[in-house]
Amino acid sequence: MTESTKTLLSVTFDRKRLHEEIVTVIQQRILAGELPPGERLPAERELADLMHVNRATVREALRKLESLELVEIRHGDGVYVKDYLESGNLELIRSLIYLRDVPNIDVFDNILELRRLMVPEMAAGAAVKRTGSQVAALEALIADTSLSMREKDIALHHLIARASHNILYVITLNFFYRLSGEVLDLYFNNRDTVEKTARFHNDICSAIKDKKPVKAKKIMIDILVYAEARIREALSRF
Amino acid sequence: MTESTKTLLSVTFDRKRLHEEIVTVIQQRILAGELPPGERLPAERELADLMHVNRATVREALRKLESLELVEIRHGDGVYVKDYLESGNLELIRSLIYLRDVPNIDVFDNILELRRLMVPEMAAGAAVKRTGSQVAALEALIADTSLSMREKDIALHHLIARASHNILYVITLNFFYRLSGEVLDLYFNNRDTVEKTARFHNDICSAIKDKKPVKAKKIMIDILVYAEARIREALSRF
DNA sequence: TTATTAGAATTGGTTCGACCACTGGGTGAG
DNA sequence: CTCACCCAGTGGTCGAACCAATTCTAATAA
Repeated sequence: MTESTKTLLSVTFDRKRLHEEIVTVIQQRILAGELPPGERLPAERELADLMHVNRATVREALRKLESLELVEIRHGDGVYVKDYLESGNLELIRSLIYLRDVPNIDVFDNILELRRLMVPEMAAGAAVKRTGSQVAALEALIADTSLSMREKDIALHHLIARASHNILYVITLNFFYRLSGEVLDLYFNNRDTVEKTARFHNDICSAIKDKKPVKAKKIMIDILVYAEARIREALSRF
Repeated sequence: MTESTKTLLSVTFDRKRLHEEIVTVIQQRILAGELPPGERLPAERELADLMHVNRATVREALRKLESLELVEIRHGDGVYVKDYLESGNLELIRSLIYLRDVPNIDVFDNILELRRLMVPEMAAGAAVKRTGSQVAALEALIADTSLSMREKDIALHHLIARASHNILYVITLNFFYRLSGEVLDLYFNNRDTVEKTARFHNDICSAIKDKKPVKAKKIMIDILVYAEARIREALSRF
C-alpha cells in the first residue's frame, strides 16, 4: 500500500521515506518565508524530538536540504537557513511550483521563457557541431516505429542537445522534461500535434544534417511557439 | 589544522566531513565511467566495510549522491548508478570541471556560451519588467562606494536578474558566479576593466530605467564579449 | 575595570548494534 | 508447470554513546 499523491504535471510525491517527509516540511517552511535567511534551526536532537523521529533520520534530511543549498550546516554551531535566491539550486524550482496546492503558473512561465531562449540556440549549435554518427542516430530515431511520438520527441531533443556539444543544454533540457511529464501527455494527446511533430522531426533533422543553424533555429522556434500555445491551452482548463 | 586544497577558480575542497569524502570517491568513479549506468553498488553494509566507516556515514553520502541524481536507491533492492546525461543535476557541472586535476576547459566554454545567451536576454527582460523600486535599488548600488567593483558587479547582476522577474535567471546566474570566484579576481585585477565596468554599470542601469530592452541587451553583450576575452586571456596563462 | 584564558555547555560528526520493511528469488505444494 | 509462500538480502529507522568543533561563561591576570 504505497501512499502516493499524484498531482498536475505528474510530479509524484511518494510519502514513503521518513527523511523525505522531514525535508518537505522544512523546505516548505523555508520557501514560504516562515524560516527567513539567517534563521537558526533547532538542534538536530531537538528536531528529532519535535518530529518524533531519530536523529539519524533528521541528519539525512538535513543532508538533502544542504545539497539543495537551502541550509548551511556548521559543525559545533548549528544549522542556518540560507537565502535561496542567492544560493538556490535549480531543483528548487520543482518545489517552488508546488508551494501552494495549485501549481505556480508564474514559475511555469519562467520555465517556458527560458526554454524558448535555450532550445532554439541549442538546435543551431547542433547544426554546426553535430558529428556524422549523431546525424545517423537522429535518422535512426525518426525511422523507429516502436516508440510513441512522445518518447520519440523527448529522445530527439536529447540527441539534439548532445549534438550541440554543450553539456549544459543536455542537463537543463532534462530538467525541463522532468518537470513537465503530465503536460506532455496532454500535448501529445492530439492528432494534429502528432502529425505536426512528425513533420517537425524530419525538418529539424534535415536542417541539422545540412548544417543550417539559422534554419534549425527557426524550425525549433516555430514548434516551440506552437507547443506553448497548446500547453497554455491545456493548463487553462484547470 | 583544516586540510583544505585550493584550486583554480577558487573552488575549495575541504576534506573535513567523512561522508563528503565518500561522495567524492563514488562520484568521481561514476563520472569517470568506471561505474556505468545500471551498475549496482555494493550494499551499504559492504560499502561501510570497504571504506572503513560506519554505515550511517555511508548513508549520508548516498543521500547526497541521490540528490545529485547520480544514483537511484531502491528499498529492499540496492543502489544503482543512473546515467547523469539523462538525469544529472546542474551541480554536477562543478565536479565535471575538476574531474581530472586540470580544469576541464570544454565545460568552461559551455558555461560561457550559455551565459552569453542568457544574460543579455535577462537584461532585456529586466528593461521591460523592472519596477520602480528595482531601478532605485540599482541606482543606490551604483552610488555605493563601500563595495569593491567586483562585489558591485555581482550584486548588480543579481539585481538585474531579479528585475527580469524570472527566477530561473536568478538561480542560474548564481550558479555561474559560484563557479567562477577566482577567475573574477583575475578579471577585476585590472584598472582598465574596473573603469570599463563602472561605465557599463551606468549604461545598463540607464537602459533598464528607460525601458530600452534592445539597448540593454546590446550593452550586456558588449561587456560579456569583453569579459570573455579577458577571462580566456587569464585562463590561457595556466 | 578590562582583557585573556581555561573550561563547561552546546551542537554537529561518527560509531555501534539492533530491529523494521520492502524486494527478489528460491522452494515446495498443488 | 504454476503459484503461493518463505527467507535471505538490502535499504530504512532507531537508540545510545562518544568524538570534534564552536560558543559562552566565568575565573583570572594585567
